[in-house]
Amino acid sequence: MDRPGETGGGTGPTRGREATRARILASAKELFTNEGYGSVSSRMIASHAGVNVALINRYFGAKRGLLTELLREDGVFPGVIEGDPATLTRRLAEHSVSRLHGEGTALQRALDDSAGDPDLQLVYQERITSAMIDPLTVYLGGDRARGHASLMAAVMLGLTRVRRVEGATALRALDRDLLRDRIQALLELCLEDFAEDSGEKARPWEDERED
Amino acid sequence: MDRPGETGGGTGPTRGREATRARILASAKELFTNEGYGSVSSRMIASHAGVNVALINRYFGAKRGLLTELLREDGVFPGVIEGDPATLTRRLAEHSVSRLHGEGTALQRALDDSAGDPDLQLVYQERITSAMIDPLTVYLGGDRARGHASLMAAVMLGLTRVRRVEGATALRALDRDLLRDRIQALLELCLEDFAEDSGEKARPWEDERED
DNA sequence: AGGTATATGTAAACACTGTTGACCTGTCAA
DNA sequence: TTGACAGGTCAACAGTGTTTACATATACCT
Repeated sequence: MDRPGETGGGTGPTRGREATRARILASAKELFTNEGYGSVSSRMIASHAGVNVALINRYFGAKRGLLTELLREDGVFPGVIEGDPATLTRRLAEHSVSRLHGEGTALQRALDDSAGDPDLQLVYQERITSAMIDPLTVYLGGDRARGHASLMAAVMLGLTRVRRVEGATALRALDRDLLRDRIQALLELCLEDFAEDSGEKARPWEDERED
Repeated sequence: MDRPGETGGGTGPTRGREATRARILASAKELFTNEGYGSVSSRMIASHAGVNVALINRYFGAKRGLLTELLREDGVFPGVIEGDPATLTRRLAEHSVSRLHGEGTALQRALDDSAGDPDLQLVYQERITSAMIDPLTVYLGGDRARGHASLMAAVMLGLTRVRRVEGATALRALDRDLLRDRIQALLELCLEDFAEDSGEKARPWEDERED
């Protein structure tokens, strides 16, 4: 049942280690996906993995640790921000719409749904700034870049939030392409520089968009 | 300490009734305001009100009941949607900005901050649709009204969410009036009809706006 | 080989949470 | 006086995430 010495590390005695860790992680992923984060307790995960509860905290610090670990491999915005800046807003809009329609990883969907949990809150907070606002800020550059990035983040976060609030049935009822174009327009409006005391544009590229 | 027969109702035996109810509510309000919803337990409220824990559930059904009761008097969008439709987006934008800057009731601020809690989730869900999306839908009227309303809700909800995620320091750093105008522009873009197969505008009014 | 340090796993408790059911107790009407 | 009953109390229930003290198996070293 237990495969001793699996680590191959060398010095330490091992009864499961990486295997156990993986088993816990897999169970957490499956349960979170099917039941949502808040509805799954540490003990459920442990028992599903055939493992003692305390091991979760031993290996992941806390239940929250499982989440961060799972989100590390199953990124929030996989390769959406990276890429040609000229088509950034389009990619983000497309991403939003697809999320709105419940596409994406099953785990992503499940976590979107149970995003109310304080633990998710905490982890998302870290991820949203580091995976969205920060890169966006860098892309845009300049003094008020972070302001523009925050506005964009607001629009995108709002869309996922309205999905939880009312299922976004009204939004899904709209023509998908038109909705995407509208969201793109919103995002571009977020980017437009605040005139007044800074003449230059916030988007140094500006190739051939404007549909 | 206890004033019997305070209700003035007449018939029923009372040792506190309305008085006790009010005391609990007041304690809840104070504690929620200072500590946030999730950090305050039923027992804390009870002990602060000098009352037994069970009374909370007797009078309010559950902890969530306290919330709904408090939100009934301290509305989410007090008189923002009602009013001249021609200036609706401006009012909403102004409201958003003021919330962004942490204005509004202390309770509102506190609840905005602890909006992660599943209980808040549930109550907010009901309130957002009934106090924002539904009225907006009625205002706009027409087939895709609910879609437009949802988009607007998304923008506004996103703004409060980004406030929790990164404190919205970047947004608060922007010129307040310019930000308000930008948000107003975003909201109006949400309202613009999806052309293609419906020629008429989504906003039958359209007086003399445009800054 | 034997001994021992140490990594791994376990059982039980801790300190909470929201909520509920059985029980008093004071006040009124008959 | 005797009920009826609203108002209040107490202790328990069934959970939660987390931690502490303990047992066990492994791998290296002598």
